[in-house]
Amino acid sequence: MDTDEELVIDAPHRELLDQILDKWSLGILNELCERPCRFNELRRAIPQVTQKSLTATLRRLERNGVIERKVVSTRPVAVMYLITPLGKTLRHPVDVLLAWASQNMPAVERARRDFEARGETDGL
Amino acid sequence: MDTDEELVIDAPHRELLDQILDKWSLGILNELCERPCRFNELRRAIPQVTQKSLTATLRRLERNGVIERKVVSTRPVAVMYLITPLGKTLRHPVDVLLAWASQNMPAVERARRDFEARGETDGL
DNA sequence: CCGCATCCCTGAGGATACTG
DNA sequence: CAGTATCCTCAGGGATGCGG
Repeated sequence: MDTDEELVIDAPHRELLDQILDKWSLGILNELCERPCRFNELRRAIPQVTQKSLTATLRRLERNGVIERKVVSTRPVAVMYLITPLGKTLRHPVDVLLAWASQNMPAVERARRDFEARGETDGL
Repeated sequence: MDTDEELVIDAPHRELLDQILDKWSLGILNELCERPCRFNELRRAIPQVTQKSLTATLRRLERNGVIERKVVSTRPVAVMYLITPLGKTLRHPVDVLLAWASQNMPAVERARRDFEARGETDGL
């Protein structure tokens, strides 16, 4: 469909970040950093996620090599998800990001209130 | 038990990161870190973005206080977008993230190939 | 217990046309 | 020049049911 496209900033990087920083990934990664988890353990740990989204996110993370999926062929099949060494290296960047968010949340909220309040003075 | 801080990912943080790390924000932020830009300058700098998405992203970034919108009431109205001090503090976290992406892209691509290759043999 | 398949709905985002 | 308004598409993700 698309031929050679002009890359804006870092198209591959953008794509990778999209896959890793999406809605549920951070929570899952965070959970798996603590301990390996089974599918339903993750569901319990992150109650808001649906089965479908959880499966999709886990697959995506596995595909990108940040988590590993281990099938244990016991009686009712058990599946373990664990963080990989590559996945562990994500902790620092994510931590820095979350630290920024924590630290600047007040400023952001102030900006948001300012923005709403200013809504009228902005003529155009 | 170790004493290191647990990453907390609550809804407000997630939402904030979603608003700031979305499809076009990084590119725009990057551009505005270099120099203040006008609307069409940004369009030219990031050719893939449509007016609608650009407008929406700029509004979102402005609302969150990371950029500022300055209207100059000259003859044909001019609008300047500039990074705020708060916006500048985003550079480091984003930089760390991009550095991670750069550094680990090869590993990720390897993992992806592994994943695809494993998909056939596994027959799942 | 794990997770794939299906239907359905919402909303982000692209294309296009039109104003101040 | 800097948007707003309208239409349309399509992927994300909730709900439910089935299969290994």
